[in-house]
Amino acid sequence: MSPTRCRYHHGDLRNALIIAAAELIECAGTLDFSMAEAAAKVGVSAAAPYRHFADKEELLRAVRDLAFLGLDHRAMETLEAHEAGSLEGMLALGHTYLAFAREKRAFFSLMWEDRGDSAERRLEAQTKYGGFHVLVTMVQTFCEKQGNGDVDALYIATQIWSMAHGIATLEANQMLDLFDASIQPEHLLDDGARTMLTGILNTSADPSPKRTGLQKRA
Amino acid sequence: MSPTRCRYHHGDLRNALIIAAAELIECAGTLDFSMAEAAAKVGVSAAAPYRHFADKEELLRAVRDLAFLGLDHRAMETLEAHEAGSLEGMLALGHTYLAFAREKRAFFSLMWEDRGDSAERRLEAQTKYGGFHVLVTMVQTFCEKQGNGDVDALYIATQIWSMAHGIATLEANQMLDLFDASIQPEHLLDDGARTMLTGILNTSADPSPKRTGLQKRA
DNA sequence: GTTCAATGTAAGTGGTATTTACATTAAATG
DNA sequence: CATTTAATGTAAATACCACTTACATTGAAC
Repeated sequence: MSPTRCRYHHGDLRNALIIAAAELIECAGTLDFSMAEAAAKVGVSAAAPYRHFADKEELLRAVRDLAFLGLDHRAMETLEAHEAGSLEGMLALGHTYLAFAREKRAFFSLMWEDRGDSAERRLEAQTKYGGFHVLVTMVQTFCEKQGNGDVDALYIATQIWSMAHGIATLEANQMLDLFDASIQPEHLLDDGARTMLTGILNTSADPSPKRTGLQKRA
Repeated sequence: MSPTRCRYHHGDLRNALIIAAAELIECAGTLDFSMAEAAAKVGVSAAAPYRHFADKEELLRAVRDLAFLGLDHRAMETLEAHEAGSLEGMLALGHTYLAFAREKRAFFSLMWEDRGDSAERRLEAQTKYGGFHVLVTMVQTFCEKQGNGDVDALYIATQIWSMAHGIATLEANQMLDLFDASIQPEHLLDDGARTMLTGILNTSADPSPKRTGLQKRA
C-alpha cells in the first residue's frame, strides 16, 4: 500500500514528473533542468518519461499549464478580495501580476514563450487563462459603475494587460531600472492604469470621428 | 590577397563568427544554433571560436549588441523623419518598435533576455540603447510644445515603452490576439500612447496631493 | 633569422535528448 | 484461475552539443 519505491510501475508517473520538473524549475530558477534529472527525482529510469511525454517540450507545456492555474488562482483571489468594479481592485490585480512574475520568474517566462503550440492548444488557452477574463470583468464593471458601459472592455483590458506584461518582463530582465534606478514597477503600473481608465472615460464623451477602438464594436 | 580560404589564420574570425551566428539566428528564427555550425559556416574548426569567445553566451551577447545597433538605427531614422515633438513622430517610433520585433523576432527576444550580464555590461547598455533616449527626447519635446515642460519625461517614456514592449512580446508569442482575433497591435499602441499623453497633460493641472510620478522630480 | 604570442587544429570529455530492444506487471479475456 | 496483452518500466545505445587539451602554424617583434 505504501506509495514509495520497490514497485516496478510508478502508478502516477506522468503527474509525478510534472511536479518534479516544476520543483526543479522553481529551485534552479531556470528552465534548463534535464529529463534524466526529473526522472531520477521520482526514482525512475531516464527513458521512462518518454512513455508519457513525446519530448521535453511536451513536459514543459504540462508544467506551463500548472503555472497558468497558479496565476488564475491568484487572480480569482484578488477579484474576490475587492469590491466589484473598484479601481483599487484593478490596481491590486496588476500587483498580483507583477508579484507573480517576480516570485515565479521561470514559470512566468515559460507561460508566455511561444513553444510552437498546436492550434488546438492555443484554443484551449483561451478558456484556460482565466486571469485575463478576470481583468476584462473588472474593467467592464468599473466602466459601468462610472456610468459608461458602452466601452470595449476587452480592448481596454488588453491595453492594460500589455502594459502590465511589459513592465513585468522588463523588470524580470533587469531593464526597467536601467535608465532610472528609482523607478518602481507597481507605481508605474498604477499610474498607467489610472491614466488609461480615466483617459478612456473622458475620451468616450469626445465626438471624435476617428474610430479609436475604445467604443464597443457592433 | 583573396579573402577566401587556404589561409591558416582567418584574419577576422571574431567578427566573422558574430555575423555567421546572426545569420543562423535570422535564418532559423531561433537562438539554438550550435557553435560548431557557426564555425563551419566561416570555414574553421569547432574549437576555434573559443579563442575569441569564452562561451556561447559571450557570442550571443556580441550578436545582441548588433541587434541593439539595428534598433537604434531605426529609431534615429524615425526621429529624423518626423517633426520634433510631434505626436505622429512618437506613434511612428512605436510602429518602428513593433515592426522590429516582428521582422527580427529572434533578435528582439535576444535583446531583452537576462543573460546574466555583468554590472559593467548593464552600465554600458545604458548608453548603448539609444532607442530609449530617442523616446525620452520625443516625449520631452512633445510636452514642452504642449506648454507643459514640467513633466518627468523619463518616467512617461518608461510607461510608453513598457506598453510597446508588452504588446510586442505578447504578439510575438501569439498571445495578443488570443481573446480577440481582430486586435491590431499598432492600433492598440497608438490608442494607448495617445491616452497616456493626453491623460498626463490633463493630470498635471490637477492639484492632487498624491505624488503620481508624473511631475518632474527635484 | 629567431622567438613568441596569437590563433588555428584534432581528438578528446562529459552532458544532453531521444531511441531501441527487452523486462515486468496490471488488467482484460478466456 | 490461467493466459494473453497492452501499458509501463529498464539498460544500453546513438547522435549531438559545449567545451577542453595538447599540439600545429604563423605573423610580427626583436
